[in-house]
Amino acid sequence: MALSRAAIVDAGLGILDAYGLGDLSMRRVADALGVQAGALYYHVPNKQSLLAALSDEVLAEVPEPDQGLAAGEWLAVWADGVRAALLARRDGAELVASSLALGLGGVDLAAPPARRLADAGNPRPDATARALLHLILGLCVTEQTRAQLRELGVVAEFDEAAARDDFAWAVATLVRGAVLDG
Amino acid sequence: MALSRAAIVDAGLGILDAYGLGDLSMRRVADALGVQAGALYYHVPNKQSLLAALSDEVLAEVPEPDQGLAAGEWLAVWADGVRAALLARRDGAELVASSLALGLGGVDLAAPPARRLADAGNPRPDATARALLHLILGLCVTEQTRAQLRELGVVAEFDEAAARDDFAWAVATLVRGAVLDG
DNA sequence: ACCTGAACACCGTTCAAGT
DNA sequence: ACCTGAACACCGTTCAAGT
Repeated sequence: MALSRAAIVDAGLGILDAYGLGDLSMRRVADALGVQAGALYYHVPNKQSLLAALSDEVLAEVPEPDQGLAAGEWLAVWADGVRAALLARRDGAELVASSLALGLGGVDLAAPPARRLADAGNPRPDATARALLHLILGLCVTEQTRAQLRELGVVAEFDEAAARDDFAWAVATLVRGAVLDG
Repeated sequence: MALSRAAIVDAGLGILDAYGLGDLSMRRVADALGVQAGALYYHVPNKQSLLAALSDEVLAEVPEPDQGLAAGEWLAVWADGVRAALLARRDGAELVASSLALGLGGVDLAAPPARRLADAGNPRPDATARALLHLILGLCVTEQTRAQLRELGVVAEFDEAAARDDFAWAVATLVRGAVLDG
């Protein structure tokens, strides 16, 4: 099987799940493909763009909520979908957060909620959607990091149900401030 | 002058401003102090704890707003103060965000707004304060990253006034959803 | 066109040995 | 106690050379 961008992305996802973002190196990806590290650069310009591609892969799993839902409900369901996608992969939240900060990746995660907010009459749908996005990412990064620290036995305290509850509350608070007519 | 933890933190801040977080290495800090890299480990357990100390230094500049302000106003002023502190140092936002995700650092940034929210009758002051915090950090990380990309000429578009406006709007939206009585 | 082999310029961290 | 020197086990990226 010849090397290809798709194969590299696939191998990258495998390394991510098996070793985590901190141990995802170009050399390790190359090893998994039975190839020299330099060979990757024929298909991918650099590590950052590979990470952006992996981020896009994580975000591909985010579902679009039912159009019939009221704006507030729609946003809450969307936020839960993003959270689920981020937590589904090891270090998914951190991966997506850093790619997003750099403006890389082909997926514009804020676009769907911005559209829904505009429909609901929010006066600044783009700024509001980005606010929601940062809320989601920050909470998920912290939750995922803490969950891993507990798995490693570094820290004892981590209540998954409480984290889910905090997330729902935070989203509800922002939505309450954002959606005028419900 | 003998090596000390304080001197290492100081040198770290100098490297941060001069080279940025990505180029802040233990070896570079050691070089700036005219010392071998290994010597640092007599005063600091590892790089992560040095970064946490630098993060605390950045957060020491956050002022406590006037107690007389109404809750909504107080929170907006506090958020502006955090933003100013993060943007005052190169990569300040990213530094603080990553230390906070790992639960390192001695400063509990969410405590002051949590207290103010509790006073204002918010039913979940801790969760709400953390939501505000993640909003602030996410927006500031993105803003600071984008501003640097523009300085490097990598990307043309970055409107500082618009970023400040988006920040104020995002904070106002969350505060609107969080503060019941004003 | 695509990949290897080897190099360049780095990392964080450890540790025997010196003072 | 505190620091040096040197090592260990890595990095991302480039590039002449091969096929």
